[in-house]
Amino acid sequence: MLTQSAIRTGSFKQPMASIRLPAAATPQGGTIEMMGALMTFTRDSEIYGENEPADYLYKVVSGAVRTYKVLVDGRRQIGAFYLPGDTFGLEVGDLHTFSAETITNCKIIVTKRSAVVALAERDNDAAREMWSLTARELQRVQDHILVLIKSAQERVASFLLEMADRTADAGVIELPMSRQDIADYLGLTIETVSRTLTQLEKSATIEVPTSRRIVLRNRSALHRLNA
Amino acid sequence: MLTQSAIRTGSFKQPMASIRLPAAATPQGGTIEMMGALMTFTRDSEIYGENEPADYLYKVVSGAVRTYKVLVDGRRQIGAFYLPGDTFGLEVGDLHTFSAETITNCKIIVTKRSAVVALAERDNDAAREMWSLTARELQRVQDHILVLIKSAQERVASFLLEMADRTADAGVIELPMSRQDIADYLGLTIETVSRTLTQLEKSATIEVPTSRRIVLRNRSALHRLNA
DNA sequence: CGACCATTTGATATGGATCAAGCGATGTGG
DNA sequence: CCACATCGCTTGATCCATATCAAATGGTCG
Repeated sequence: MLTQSAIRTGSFKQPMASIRLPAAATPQGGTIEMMGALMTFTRDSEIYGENEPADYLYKVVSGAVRTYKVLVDGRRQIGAFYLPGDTFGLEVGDLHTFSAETITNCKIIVTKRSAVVALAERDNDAAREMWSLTARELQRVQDHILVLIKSAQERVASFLLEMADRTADAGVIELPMSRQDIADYLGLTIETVSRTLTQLEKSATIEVPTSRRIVLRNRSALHRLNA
Repeated sequence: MLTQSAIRTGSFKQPMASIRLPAAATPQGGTIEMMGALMTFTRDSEIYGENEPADYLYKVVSGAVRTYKVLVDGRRQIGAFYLPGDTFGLEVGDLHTFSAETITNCKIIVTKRSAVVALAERDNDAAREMWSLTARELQRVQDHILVLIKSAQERVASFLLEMADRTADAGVIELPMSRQDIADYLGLTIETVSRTLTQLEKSATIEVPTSRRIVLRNRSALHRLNA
């Protein structure tokens, strides 16, 4: 059961990223990011690696991020995609369990974990926020398990609905990630992802005007597939 | 991609369970269970259902428990097995995301969640314990994802190693759960689980003296499979 | 001893992986 | 500005792992 995943994919580590400003720049949002700095990352650059100390928290301002693990045999499993507004990098232990890299150019608010933890000890809101972030993460992972036991059609349908829910521009999804990323997220090959999409297009469930843009034509059909 | 899972399986809800004693009965262990009551459950009885309020925490004293979801199409996914010493039922939200039922007759310490939360607000140890339980849970789920993208051989090998690590009686595993349970945990069919086990037996990696007892003969071979 | 249920084993079907080629968009150098 | 190389994606042909269907075996409990 070898996938071509990481073999075909390139991960490019380049020092990148410039600090911008001590960000009270973004007005609304939780207390956590208040203490952070806005950083810029170029696409495909590593944010942190698996097993590195988890000293920072990250909140996506713009762009998209993937977390992943590469298994010994070269397969890559993507754990999650993070989009604007999403926070990632909060670990329950002291080390990152996944690696993280940008999919596109990104602006990300980076906050020292120690500062957040310290704040949480005094401030109930911050503590609640950390708890809720962990909750969301656990929920996401549990849902992911349910996706991984389904058929290819169901997995792709789940993925499309998930992306639609999160970006929600009236049924038009702009995908920041490649087919390979989607495949590694869903535990499929790019060929299967591609074929499934054309299949859905032929059944008038979606339209694929360009490979990175998908229009949902029949959401209920997707939900039905989603089983 | 229909599995026979829940169709073949019976879930029996019977009111069951008798309260035993306000348990300081078990001396060692975290602060949490100190406040609990020891309850007895017969095998295959429901402890709680999906979407029910998560008002209690549970710690297995003896026996084994499974948590699961039944999908709309009847497939059942087992989320985890809990063995003596394991705590379950701690949710990040207010509702249980899985159902829980006993696999065998069980003794379980049941603790009111509100009491635990209240304690955690005053006592750092209790708070740390809750956090660590959540951490372990997240870790478990993430590992499970990695298992589900592997081949049947790899999944079964992972499962055996996991069980060996947790019960650890010198390479002899006593399985409390049926093949169907294992299949639904690993996202396989009972036939595939069974065939894989006989395959491992033929390659002298394991012995299967009875269907519920498995002897590890060659752990490193399993680790190699585990990829 | 006989019925029942769990497990194993066998035969076949099939969904998705693999191998391979074609296609379209994007970018680069001449 | 165009020709060509490159890269990501799609499409096609074939293969294989696992599901499905079916039957045999074995262990348990009345």
